[in-house]
Amino acid sequence: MEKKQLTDRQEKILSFIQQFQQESGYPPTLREIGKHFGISSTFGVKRHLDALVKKGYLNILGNASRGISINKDELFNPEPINISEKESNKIPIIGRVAAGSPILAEENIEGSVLIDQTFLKKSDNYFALKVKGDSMIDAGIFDGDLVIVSPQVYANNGDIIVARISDEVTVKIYEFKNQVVKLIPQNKDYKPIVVENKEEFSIVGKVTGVLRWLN
Amino acid sequence: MEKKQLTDRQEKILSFIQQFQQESGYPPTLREIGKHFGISSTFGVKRHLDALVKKGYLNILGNASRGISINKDELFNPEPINISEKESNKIPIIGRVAAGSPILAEENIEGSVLIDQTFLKKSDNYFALKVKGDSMIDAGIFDGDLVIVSPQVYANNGDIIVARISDEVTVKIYEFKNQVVKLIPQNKDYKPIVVENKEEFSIVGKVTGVLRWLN
DNA sequence: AAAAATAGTGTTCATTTGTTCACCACAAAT
DNA sequence: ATTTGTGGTGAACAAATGAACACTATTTTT
Repeated sequence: MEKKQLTDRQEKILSFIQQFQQESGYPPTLREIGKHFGISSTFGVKRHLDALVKKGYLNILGNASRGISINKDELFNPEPINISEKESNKIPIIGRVAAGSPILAEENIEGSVLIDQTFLKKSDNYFALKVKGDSMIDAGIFDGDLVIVSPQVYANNGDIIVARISDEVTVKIYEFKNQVVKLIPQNKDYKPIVVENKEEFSIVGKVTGVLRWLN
Repeated sequence: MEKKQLTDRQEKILSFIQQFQQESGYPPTLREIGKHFGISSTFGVKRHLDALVKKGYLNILGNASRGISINKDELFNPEPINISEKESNKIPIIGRVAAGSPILAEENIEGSVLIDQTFLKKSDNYFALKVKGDSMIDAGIFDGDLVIVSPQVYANNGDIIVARISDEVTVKIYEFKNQVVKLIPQNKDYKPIVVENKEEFSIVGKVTGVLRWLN
C-alpha cells in the first residue's frame, strides 16, 4: 500500500506523540502537543492530527481525552534501507535465578541476545530466559531453548507464562478456574501444579517467543 | 523491594488497565474501569487505583485524564539497549519457493530478520525459511516457525536439513544408510520419504536455529 | 489566476474526567 | 470493643480537554 507523504510539521508531531507515549505511558493532549510546538490554539493542533488520521498514521477516538493511538502498521520505517539501531533490540538473558533476588538482578544476567525489532512491541521491557527441563516439550519448548518474555503481572487462561513460586522460576501454561491457579505443563510425564500458597506465587511475564539454536 | 500482595479485585483491575492500554494505545478513565467492573462511582475506582499506587504497581498523574502508567518495576530492566550494526546480521526470509527457481531468487524473498551475531558464523550465507506443516513437531518445529538455515550440500545422519525434491522444499531429518537417502519426519502421522530419484533431490542446507513468535 | 492544502490565532462551548465529601457494609487485626 | 483495610453508592464540583467557528497568511497544485 502506498504511504502518503507527511509534511515536515506532521512528521515532527507524529514523532512527538510517539515519544510522549513511550515515556509517559499515555498519549498527549492537544494542548500538550501545542505547548511543545508553540502552537497556542488547540484547533491548530487538531488539524494536524486530523491530517495524520486521514493519511492513516493515527487513530483518534472522538471526544475522549488523550484518545490518540498510533497505527503501528503504517508507522513502519518509511525508508528501510540501513539496519540501524532502531530495527534491533538487545535484551538480557537470565540464567539461574538466585534465591530471593529480583529476576533481573545483575547477578542473574548471563548475557544478551539481539531480537528483531519487528517482533518486539516498543513499550515492553523484554527479557530472555534459558529454559531448564522438558516440561513444555509438547508446546515446542525444549531444554536449553531461550524463551522471550514480556513482563506482565496478569495472564489469560492458556497463555504460556513465566511464573515464580517462592524462589523457583518456571515456564508453564496458565489456568485460573474456580479461584484456583494451575500451572499446566505440556508433557504427559508431568502433572499440573496447583498453586496453594498465593503469597509465594507471582506471574513474571508472558512468553512471546522461542529461540532455539542447534549445535 | 518486595512487592506487596494485591487483593483479588486490585489484581483484576491492574490486569484490565494493562490490557486496555495494550489494545487501545491509551489508558482507561476511571469511568471506563468502573463500567467494566460494574462500579458506578468513580470514587470506588479511584481508591483501587490509589491502593495500586501505594503498593507500587501504578503511577498516577494528578488531574490528568487517563494519567495512569503501569510501573515496569524495579525488577524489570529499565530500557532495552539499542545496538550497532556490527553485532547484528540481517538474513532474508524465504516464503514460498517458486517452481524451478533458485531458493534465494528475489521472487522468493519475503522479508528479512535480524539474528544475533553470536549465533551466526561469519562465513555463511544464512537464510530463514517459514515452516509449513507439522511434520516436525516432535523436534519442536511447528507450523509457522522460522528455521534458520545454513546453506550446505552435505549433511550427517541425524541432522535437521532443508531438502529439495523436484520443486518442493521440505524440512526433515537426514539419514543415509545402505546407499539410500531417507528424509525422516518427526511426527507419528508422517512416514519417512525415501529418495528414489537422486536427480531431483538436493540438500539445501542445515537447520541451525528455530525462531517462533506467539500471538 | 484560482483552488486547495498547509499552518496558525483567539475565542467559545460542551464533554470528559479527576477529586472530594458523606455515608454504608463487612471482615480481619489490635 | 475499636480500629484498619477493603469495597462500595451518589452527588456535586472544578479542572482538563476536545470540538467548532471565523479569520489570516503562505505555499503548492491545477
